[in-house]
Amino acid sequence: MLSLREQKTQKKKDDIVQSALQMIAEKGYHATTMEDIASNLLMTKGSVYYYFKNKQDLLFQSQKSLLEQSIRNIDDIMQKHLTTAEKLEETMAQHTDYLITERTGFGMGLRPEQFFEGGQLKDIIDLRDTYSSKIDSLIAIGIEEGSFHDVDITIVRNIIVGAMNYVIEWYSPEGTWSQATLARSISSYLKLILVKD
Amino acid sequence: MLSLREQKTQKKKDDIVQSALQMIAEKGYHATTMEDIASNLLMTKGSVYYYFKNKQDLLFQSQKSLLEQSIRNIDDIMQKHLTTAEKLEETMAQHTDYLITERTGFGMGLRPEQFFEGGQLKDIIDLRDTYSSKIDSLIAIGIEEGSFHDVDITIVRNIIVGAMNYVIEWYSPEGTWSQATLARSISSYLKLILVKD
Amino acid sequence: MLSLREQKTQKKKDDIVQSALQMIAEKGYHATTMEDIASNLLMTKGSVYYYFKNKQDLLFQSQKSLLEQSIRNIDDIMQKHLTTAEKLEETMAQHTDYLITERTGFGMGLRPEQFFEGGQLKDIIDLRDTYSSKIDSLIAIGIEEGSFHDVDITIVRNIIVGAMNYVIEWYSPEGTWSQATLARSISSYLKLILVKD
Amino acid sequence: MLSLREQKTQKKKDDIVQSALQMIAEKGYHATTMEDIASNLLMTKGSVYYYFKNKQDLLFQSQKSLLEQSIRNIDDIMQKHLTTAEKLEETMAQHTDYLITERTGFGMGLRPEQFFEGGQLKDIIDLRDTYSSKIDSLIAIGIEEGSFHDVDITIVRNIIVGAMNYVIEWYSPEGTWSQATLARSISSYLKLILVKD
DNA sequence: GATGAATGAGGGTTCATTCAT
DNA sequence: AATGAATGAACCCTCATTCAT
Repeated sequence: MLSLREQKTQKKKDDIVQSALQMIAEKGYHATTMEDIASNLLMTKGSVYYYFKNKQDLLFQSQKSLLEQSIRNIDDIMQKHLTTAEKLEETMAQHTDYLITERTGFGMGLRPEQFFEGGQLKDIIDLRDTYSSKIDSLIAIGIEEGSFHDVDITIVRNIIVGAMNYVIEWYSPEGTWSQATLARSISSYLKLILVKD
Repeated sequence: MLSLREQKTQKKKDDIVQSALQMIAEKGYHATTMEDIASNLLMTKGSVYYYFKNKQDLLFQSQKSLLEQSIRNIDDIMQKHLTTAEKLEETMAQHTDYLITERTGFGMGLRPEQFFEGGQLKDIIDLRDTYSSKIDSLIAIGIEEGSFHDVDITIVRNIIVGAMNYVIEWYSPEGTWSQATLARSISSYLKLILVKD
Repeated sequence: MLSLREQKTQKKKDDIVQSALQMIAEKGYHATTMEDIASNLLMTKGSVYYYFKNKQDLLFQSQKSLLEQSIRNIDDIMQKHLTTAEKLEETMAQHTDYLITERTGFGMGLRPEQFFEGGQLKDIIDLRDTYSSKIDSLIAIGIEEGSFHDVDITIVRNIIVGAMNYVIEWYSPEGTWSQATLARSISSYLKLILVKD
Repeated sequence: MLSLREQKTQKKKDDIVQSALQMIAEKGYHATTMEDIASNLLMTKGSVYYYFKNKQDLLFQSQKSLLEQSIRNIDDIMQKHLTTAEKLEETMAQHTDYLITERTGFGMGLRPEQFFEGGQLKDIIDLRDTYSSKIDSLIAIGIEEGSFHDVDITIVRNIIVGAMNYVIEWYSPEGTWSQATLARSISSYLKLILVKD
């Protein structure tokens, strides 16, 4: 149980992570300066260094936070009483929805080797793999049950992830579809690759 | 008809564009320095500026070249005597193959607003739109013929483009599949969204 | 009323402006590097950019500061109880003295169109005009009083300004005259163009 | 007597010198590139290097040419049958006229130490001194004759030179005065410093 | 905890200069 | 004689990072 001070510190860290995620989504990692991240929160960049060792560290925490949230999302869905096909659809819809809301495609869309190395790279890749394997096992179950076609799991999973991540490149709030409708729509099309009638 | 000297100049420009595309695919735009691009071709930074006004201009030319090639590719396919479904599959396979070969997902994968403005942005968006509309019309024909399901064209096109672009994030030459097999495989799965049995 | 910190900041800015003025007077604008200006004050280049947006901005502030000081000088003289001829002589002497002390002929001696554009150019030209018109009105008063010859004001003013600005090109501290004597001497000769016996 | 080829070479050199003078007058020395000077003559910068060792050399030749012309001008005037006062006025008018026509204040207006060193500096200073001493001796003769006031020659000469050089800073072809009228006007005012009624 | 200030490494860009053709 | 091409040094500027207060 955290003390009040620790809670405040944690809150501040979360805010900075959110700010970083947001700016990076808008401008890209290298074009985002510590100044951008800080002034977005009305603080000075000096302060950010009180909470994070350096920009790299902040990037790492942000990325990690994003992946962990995605994993929690999928875990929640797995708990529900749904058919495998429904679980898959729900997973895709939620992921899409999450990306649009956070307006960050940073999560899975970029090659971690470009940004991380050593232990950090390993951690990120592990989290990605954890996430991927949860989707994979969903697909595997569907195949085993006979409700899914007998596809190559890796390829199909990457098709799904690619299509979902791409949504932030073209979705516009001013467009035809609401966020939820779009998320639903995309996942229903992707389902066609897998699910038998 | 170009003189010998003009041909050499053109060749050099093309080389630099290729080098830029390659480095940007590997490290991202901002992390790629003019020095990187030049030394990759055993030239000096200064020489690159003989051929391109600045980094922005080089980026623009690179992007443009990539999109124009993609458009030529799809135009070629349209000429062939194939069913609509076959044309679509061919388009997808070729695009995937092209991305893997060039090792650049830069083509359609990034938001042009992050990198371009003014006339350049307009040019790039126009080229993207041209490319998109060619896929769209392929889908529209399929629907009209009755060989494709009656889908929302924009959404399905973006699913397809997203899935294809994502391939360079995860494809590894050392992996299970050959480049051609993979391209074929992805497009055959994506086809399921559209094509009736 | 400025806080202590603000005062320090202002002092630093003033120091940098002085340093810039001095280096530019010695070497010319283009030959003066930000490094020169900074190391002259035992700071690093980077620090200068904390106080000024860029070299152009620093140049502009410097020029402005110089002109504003000149205008203040002439205003002070106008307040004094002197004859018009004495005021003119005092103005010329003070201007000459100021130029020699600051060792910068940059003030009025260069064409602003070479260095400024847009709003900056307008500001500088306005300040120049303000300064010029103050000399002009001094001459006009003398003419009206009948103590000055009926000359073309613009031409005579430019002769005076030109002669005064030129002094920094040839004055040498090691020479025959003291700074004050020279300033006095030049202005007494120039007076001959205007003042009746 | 020069061969045809040598004449052509000399002509080309003169053209380049003129071009350099013109560009430098417009933009200043450092802001003028070899490219500017060359393209102004529809040649490439490589060619300029065929005629001049380097930019410094070109600057030196240009400056020298300007000063030599000024000296020739004053020598011509000395030959004429005119009073000393008329010779002085003619000298001033011609110098002013020359500066406006060539649109270069570079001649005497800048400190040679900023641009030259060693033998070049010595040559330029010698030429300047030659020019100055010719004006000085004109003034000295006037004083001796009794037609000029007994002034400090150096100071008055510098006043005159300063006022004349400054004209290119403010003269505008679109203005009230024609070039010749202005030259005449300035010199008649300056005469007042020296000439007795 | 926060911040104003300073720093230095690194990257984009310009341009005088050289050289092969 | 002329030029296209290449080079590298120098310069402006940005920004992650540090630190005293």
